[in-house]
Amino acid sequence: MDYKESLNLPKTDFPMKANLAAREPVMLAKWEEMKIYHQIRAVSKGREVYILHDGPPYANGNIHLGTALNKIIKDMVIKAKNMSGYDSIYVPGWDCHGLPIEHQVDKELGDKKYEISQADKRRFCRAYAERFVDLQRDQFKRLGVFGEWENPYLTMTYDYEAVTVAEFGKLFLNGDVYKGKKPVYWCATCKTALAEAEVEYGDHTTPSIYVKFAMISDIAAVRPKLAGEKVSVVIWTTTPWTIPANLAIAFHEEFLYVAVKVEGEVLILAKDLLDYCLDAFGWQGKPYEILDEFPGAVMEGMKTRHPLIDRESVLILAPFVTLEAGTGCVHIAPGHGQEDYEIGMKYGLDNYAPVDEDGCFTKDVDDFAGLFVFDANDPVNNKLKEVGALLGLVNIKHSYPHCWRCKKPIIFRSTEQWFISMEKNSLRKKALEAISQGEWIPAWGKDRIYGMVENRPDWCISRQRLWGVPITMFYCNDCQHEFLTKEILDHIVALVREHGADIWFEREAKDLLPPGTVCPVCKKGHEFKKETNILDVWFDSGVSHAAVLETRPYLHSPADMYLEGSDQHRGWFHSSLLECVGTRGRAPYKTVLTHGFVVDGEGKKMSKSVGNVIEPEEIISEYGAEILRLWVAAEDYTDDIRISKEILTRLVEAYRRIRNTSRYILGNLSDFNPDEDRIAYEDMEEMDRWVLNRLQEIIRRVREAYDKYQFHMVYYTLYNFCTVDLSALYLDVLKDRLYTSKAASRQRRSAQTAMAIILETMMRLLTPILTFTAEEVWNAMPAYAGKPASIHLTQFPEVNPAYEDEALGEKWRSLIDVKGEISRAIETARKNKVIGHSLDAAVAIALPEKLKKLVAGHREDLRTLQIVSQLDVVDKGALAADSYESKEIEGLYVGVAKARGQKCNRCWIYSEDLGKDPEHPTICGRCLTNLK
RNA sequence: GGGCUCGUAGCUCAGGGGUAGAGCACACGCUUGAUAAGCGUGGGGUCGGAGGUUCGAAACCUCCCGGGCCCA
Repeated sequence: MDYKESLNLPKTDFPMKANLAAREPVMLAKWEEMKIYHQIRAVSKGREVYILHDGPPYANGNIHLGTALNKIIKDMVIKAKNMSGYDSIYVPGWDCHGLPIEHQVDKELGDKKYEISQADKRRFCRAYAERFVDLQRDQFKRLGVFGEWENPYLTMTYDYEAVTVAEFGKLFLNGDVYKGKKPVYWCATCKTALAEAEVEYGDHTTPSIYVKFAMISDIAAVRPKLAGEKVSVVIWTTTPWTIPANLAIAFHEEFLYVAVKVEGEVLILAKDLLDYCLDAFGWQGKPYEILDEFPGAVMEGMKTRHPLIDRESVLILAPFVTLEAGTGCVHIAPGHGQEDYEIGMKYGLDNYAPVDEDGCFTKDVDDFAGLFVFDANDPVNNKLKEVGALLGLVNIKHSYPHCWRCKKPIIFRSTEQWFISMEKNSLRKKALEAISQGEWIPAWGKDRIYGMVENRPDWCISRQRLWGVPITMFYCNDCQHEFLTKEILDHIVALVREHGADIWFEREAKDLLPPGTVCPVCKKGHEFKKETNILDVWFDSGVSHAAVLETRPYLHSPADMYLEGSDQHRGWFHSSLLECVGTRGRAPYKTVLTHGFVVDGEGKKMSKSVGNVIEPEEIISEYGAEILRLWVAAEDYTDDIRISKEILTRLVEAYRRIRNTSRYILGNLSDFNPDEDRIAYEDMEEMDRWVLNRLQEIIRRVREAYDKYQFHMVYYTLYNFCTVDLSALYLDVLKDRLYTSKAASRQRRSAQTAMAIILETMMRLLTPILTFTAEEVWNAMPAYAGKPASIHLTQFPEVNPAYEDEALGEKWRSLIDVKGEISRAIETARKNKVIGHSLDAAVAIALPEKLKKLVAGHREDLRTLQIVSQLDVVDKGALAADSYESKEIEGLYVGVAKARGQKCNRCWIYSEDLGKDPEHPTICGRCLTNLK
């Protein structure tokens, strides 16, 4: 007779196969329809508000794994905060201005770009950005990220642009902003400044020259050995035309320099480069004498004479001096090089660049005025030769920047730019204080940004571009002075709020100023020009705290958290901090959390050329967004985050385990009505109380992990609970009770009560991670009075003190340890073909003294735990000589034999009371009772 | 080249001056009631390398190698 029908086997429609790629969009549509994000906000109303302020991704291209990672981490934080009792709000944003979009639009326009107006081009840029906002929005939503997607913030909306203008004005009126000079890439052919991205490197041949600068200072005062000598410092450069702009010579503080006497004249250069230089001068074989040797540090502050111009060139120290080529004494022209400029700032040198926008020397340079700089190399060299300052010359080919448009070599040229001063109003000092006061996760983020702010130069906020927010500054045609007043600012801000920043490009200066404006500087000018530069896009996003957090009444500033990749220590964390400290005297955030970068399976960065790039789309269409979310959760994001086929395979398997365990519990709850069938804790089986105690430990650990944003701890804790405690132990052991007891028996209801609690607890704790699956399980779980329509409308479970029983936990821990040892013995018996299934076995154990009392009270529990038919406690002497001796538990011996009696045809347990009922000759007494 | 940072089993992660851990993967078994499932047992690591401090180092220090981000 087949007794299978008499068993309570699991029954469920919940599919084993997730089919996530197909099922997720259905779930998303349902959430969209029920307006899940707004329902969450509604149930959260009145709770403490938590703001994770979104750092705006750039509205260009598809999302990649890095952006997906960032959005998923944010979503987990927001969902976890919500379920931890906050009203957690998410307003996504996009960064819409800037060069990359302008470039793309130029490309799409082709030759038409030269014909259309500035205003029209800006319209194209706007449309382009809108297109990608829409695209990326869909891609982000597909990840299961909840937020105010229908009302995001865009840095190009009129109200946002108005705030950007207002914030710039605030800084200017505070005196933080000044106009200064800075070398930029300059194309003399196109007569324009170029951005980093517009520069291409290619080979270029130039003369490389060695030039003498005679000492003015009395070097003998510090190096007595050089008394009475005629001493010169030798520099090397590959851009002779910058010699007229030379203002200094840089030494390295620690390198050793020599004073070498050749033909009655003393030259100073780096010791390690001496032979190399003598060759370069064509002096092979000439006799020389080293008079002195000293570190570069001793030269600081001394002066030399410029060989061509009646001017001093001061000796300074710079860390970027190398011994790879040249003389170890570096020609410094602060107006023509980035490093030169920065070190020049440090030494208070003038930012001298006597070159006009056509690339020709100004009349400031007597001998070469009007000459195009690249045509000036030879004249400069000839002149140097004439005055006897040229020691060597050779043409060399080297990598040099070229204009992306006209392909001609470009120059560095100092031009007028707008800056935010780090010092004028102590911005640096205040920013450093704000950094110290913030919370940085991981903690080293603080050191990182601190070091950057400590050393950074003034913030150059001007760009010679079109697609952005204008620097709203006016110039008086009479006195040439720039000006901006509070009244004018308010007027402009109002115009921008109404018409967008486009208005700056559409109207003349006079139509942008309040009627009747007179120059506030000279008090008489009434004709004006407007500034043509726009703001650095980092300024745009840097004001989001003002444009978003302070303008939407349901948000607040400072934000509770900013959360971005660790590159943003120099990016958005940095610009937002400076802007906010400059205008409000504090940081725009309380906590800054950073994550690492996505790298491949070998830990290498992803790049198109290497071909190791994985797109989020590939993973979503093959495995589903849920697997991507699980990946984010499983990895420790404070470091780099690896992804590979193997990692994904492991995650898919882990997902299946969680899903299948859930499915199994659902199957066993098919006839369970929580409202009616629930068993009181006191009436529950001891093992069920044990698992509830264990569950409380899990809740505690998981919630602590969420509080620390350690999602991988959440994941591992729950996953291990799922496999180790549930699947391999609790659920396996439970089978006999669930299947063979009477359906409505206390014993079975007890197990079902525990399982229902476990499943709901696990799913709630997993909701921020497995956003889709938790909901799917939730829908399949037995209904009860007051069950919310979505798991996302619930809170995390609290640790329930009524379920905690530490003593019980310890007792069962010991029993489980014993089980582990018995299993080893059973395995040996299985190998020896004594048994197959564990229920075939009868186990006899001899115990150490300390376990005797415990096992005596739980002999049947231990048999159940072991899933064997018989378990007897005996004296060691009663066991066979070759019985298993435990190494883990001293004094524990295990004997395994074939179980006594016959196998019950229903419960499969061997016993000696089969056949009591002639109608059921093949089943045991217990089953007989349960059948009736 | 500089600043910050990471390196524990094939993979993902714990641990943290006192006998190297988990899960998965792998191997070998079991399994008519979770079956494109479930269970058991087992093998596997000079904790990136080399020095040093210490009675004792995977952990603390120094250097080196490799990776990442940001600068130059």
